[in-house]
Amino acid sequence: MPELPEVEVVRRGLQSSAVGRRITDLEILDARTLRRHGQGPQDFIEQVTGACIDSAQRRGKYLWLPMKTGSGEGTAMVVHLGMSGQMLVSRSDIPDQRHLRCRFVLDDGADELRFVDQRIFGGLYMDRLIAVDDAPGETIPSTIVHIGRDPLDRLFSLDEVFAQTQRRRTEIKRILLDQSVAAGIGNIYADEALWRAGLHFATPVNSMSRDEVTAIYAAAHEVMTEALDQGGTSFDSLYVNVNGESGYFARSLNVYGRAGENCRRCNSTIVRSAFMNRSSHYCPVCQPIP
DNA sequence: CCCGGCTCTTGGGCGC
DNA sequence: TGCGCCCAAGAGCCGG
Repeated sequence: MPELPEVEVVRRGLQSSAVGRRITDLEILDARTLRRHGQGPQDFIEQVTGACIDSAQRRGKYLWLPMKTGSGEGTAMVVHLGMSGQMLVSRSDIPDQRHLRCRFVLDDGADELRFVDQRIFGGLYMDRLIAVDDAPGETIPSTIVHIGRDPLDRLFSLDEVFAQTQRRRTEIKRILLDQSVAAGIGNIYADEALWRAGLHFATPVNSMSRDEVTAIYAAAHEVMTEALDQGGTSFDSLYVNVNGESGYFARSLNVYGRAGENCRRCNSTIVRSAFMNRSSHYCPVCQPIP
């Protein structure tokens, strides 16, 4: 389940293995992957064929590859991995992976960039880049301007996040997962950050002090940085880097996926309960219900 | 504007 | 052995 650390691992892989290369041909094996590309598959093919990959950028869980295309500058291929998306750079003679949705032939054809996605929650589309208000020279795809800066971004503003928590009337986990407040946090790192900060997921945000809001986002920053250092969290083969390798952070998780096991801080039994139509994992002693 | 619920999607796992 | 159901999850969308 790629969240910020996993997407950043993929971005770094693309930075070293795909940036600077030209897409000389491509094949779309499942057009559903282009759901958000409004002009259809043929338009996508026309835009991408012959384009050179200029860089690999990320905000939160969104990746994009700015490209020089025939039609003009200021466009990028936006990539969202969803639950099960993978961007793989591999030699062309390696057989197609199961669930291969799109193939980009690089340069002379010896290598390919492959988008593999079992559940088709992820997707690819072309978008125009527009200027960012708060940073001169920085651009972002037009469709994701509503996505907030993430905790690892040098311009991340805790003041703005705290202001949001003051005026919203909802629970802290909804805010953690709201990508317009702070991007990149998904279900796994939300649960892990809440455990580290000692807060229950249903804590009303407008009741939280400045210190508590600071603590929860510091915890999110900390756990995501540690996960990035371990190559991300992999439970199975669904999340891998561009070389198809898994990360090792799953063994360091304290609550996610540990229902029925003991809390590493106080030895109580970890609980799993439903919230927002998904699972939340917490320690009932370290994170008392408000 | 804000809130919260619905929807899309595949395949592994489990009960009968 | 096989069928059917549940679950995993991000984020756009829409009704209240």
